[in-house]
Amino acid sequence: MEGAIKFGLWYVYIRWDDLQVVSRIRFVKQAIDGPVPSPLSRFLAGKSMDLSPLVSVHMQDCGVYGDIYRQVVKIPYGETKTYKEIADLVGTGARVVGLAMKRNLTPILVPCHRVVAMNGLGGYTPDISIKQELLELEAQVLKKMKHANKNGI
DNA sequence: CGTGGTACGGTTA
DNA sequence: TAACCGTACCACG
Repeated sequence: MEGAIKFGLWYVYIRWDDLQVVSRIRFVKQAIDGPVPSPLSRFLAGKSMDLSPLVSVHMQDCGVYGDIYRQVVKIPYGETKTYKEIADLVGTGARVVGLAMKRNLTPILVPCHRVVAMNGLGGYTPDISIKQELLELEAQVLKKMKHANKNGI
């Protein structure tokens, strides 16, 4: 199944199967007709911090890239780690982590927007502003949640 | 095959 | 500051 949903100036295209395995997520300029899993639409609307039961195809990758992706999905909502931190966990170099992020077939689900450079944001394909928007969205949601907790909800 | 290029970071001069 | 290097992988010749 496949479809797309609007997010800012872009559409988020997603293709997945009946076992909730996602084989592709991509940022596109044009709308694409079709359904989108509700965990994704809720996430992008800031109504959920959780994308389960969706699973990325990358989770079954073997080799260094698989190790990298499995570390990246562990980064908590709203937090970031540097390329080097991930590299050290896996036992490789920061540059390899950057390349793995570039080749990530399922951004958002493997939250590569939470992986930043030591001295700045790092990169993002196709547009760095998407990375900023995703991080801002997560910061906003956390902020609202804190506010709700303070009021005893 | 070799080579050059990456969404990085550390080491040197 | 700038030039180089490691690391994993791929596109290209």
